[in-house]
Amino acid sequence: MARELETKDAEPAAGKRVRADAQRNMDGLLKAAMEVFAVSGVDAPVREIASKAGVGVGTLYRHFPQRSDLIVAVFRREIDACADAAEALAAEYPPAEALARWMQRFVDFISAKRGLSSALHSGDPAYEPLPAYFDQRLRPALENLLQAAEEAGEIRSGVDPTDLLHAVARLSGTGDATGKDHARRMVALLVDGLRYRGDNETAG
Amino acid sequence: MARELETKDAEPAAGKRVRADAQRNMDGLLKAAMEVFAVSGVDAPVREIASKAGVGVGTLYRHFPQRSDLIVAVFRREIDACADAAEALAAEYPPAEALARWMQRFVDFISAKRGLSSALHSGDPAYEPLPAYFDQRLRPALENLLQAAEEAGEIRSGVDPTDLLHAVARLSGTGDATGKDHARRMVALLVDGLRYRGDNETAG
DNA sequence: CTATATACGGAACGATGTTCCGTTTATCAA
DNA sequence: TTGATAAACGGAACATCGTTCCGTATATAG
Repeated sequence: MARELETKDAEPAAGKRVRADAQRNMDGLLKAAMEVFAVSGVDAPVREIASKAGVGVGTLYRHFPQRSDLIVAVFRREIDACADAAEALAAEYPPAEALARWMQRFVDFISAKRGLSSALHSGDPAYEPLPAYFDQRLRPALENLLQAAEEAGEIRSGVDPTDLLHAVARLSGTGDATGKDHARRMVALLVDGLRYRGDNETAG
Repeated sequence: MARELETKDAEPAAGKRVRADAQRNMDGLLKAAMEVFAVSGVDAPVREIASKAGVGVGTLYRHFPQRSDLIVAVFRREIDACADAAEALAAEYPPAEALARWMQRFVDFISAKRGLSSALHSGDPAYEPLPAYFDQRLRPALENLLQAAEEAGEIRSGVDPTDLLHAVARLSGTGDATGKDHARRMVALLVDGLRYRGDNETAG
């Protein structure tokens, strides 16, 4: 899998020829970042990543001018996989259950990447492309699930997918070990809220 | 109101006599911090607060060794007010509605303090006393509301107040201007989730 | 093999949190 | 009133971090 990452992940070849050392360093940075992110979260010091990759910080900034560029590059495959999971679940389960399951799938992903949630909502311009990519890949996936469940009459209508995506991402931002379970419970509650239809309906 | 803060807020007099300049600087720091927090959020630079108060950073650290000590001191009155609001709402509305309204009250509070939400969940040891004070004041308030609504059969049982408190705080962490509305919607959804009782109940 | 565009590395800068200690001063007792 | 002294003050100093910049090294084309 690391093999594939080295050869295919970074720019299949965009017009100009890429210098071999540049490609090598790029791959090394991705690999190092993946490892560092896994143990220290996405807020890990830049120098740590650069040194683990055996390059200077200048090289890191050359390839990833924005911190979020590195994050997106590292997690792109997983984000895409999460988006793709929506279709699979929709094919296998009734609409509302597919929705509920995908939500948990999303929780699993975000919970596993410490600091990703805060980064997503920090508002820091350095992280701008990050929400953008989430919106591009994940929002349509959720939108389809929502629409199907709405049309089946299993959940209320008028729910904004972006709203939900942000909410779940926020709930999944974790620190301690029990954070993931907490997030799962609260997201499940949110889904039940979508299903609720009472006289005193609070939201909608 | 600033008057009251100066005379009553900071340690009514604990055993030893407090030097007048110390008390004065303490009050000045609280006032400065309140203003700075309001415009720059709770992550504002320490130096900014110290200089606005006309003291050195050493003085700030002497009075508030942990950053969260300053935050708690500044917001203590508002936190207490939020906790007290629970009783008032419980007396005026049916259990579940009192619960829903208090949740929104809590959203208003957290949304107004930029960065407070992240600080609460950062896991940073420097912020440790902050969740502690929230737990001490707000959790019992919510616990009462939940219990009343449970006993009235208006919501499901078995919901952990701490879970909910954390969840709402997370949802209320905002950056942009529309953040508060988003939080209100999502929290309302969460409350509806508490009310939902279906065959496919997801959480509980 | 040489020229040159490209990439590299890390020193340097500015911002920040935190500590430390020489200096100042409020308080109290004589 | 006046000195002694414990307490508090202030800000320099240190460590860490993100980010920029530019002299140096080198991969590649011809």
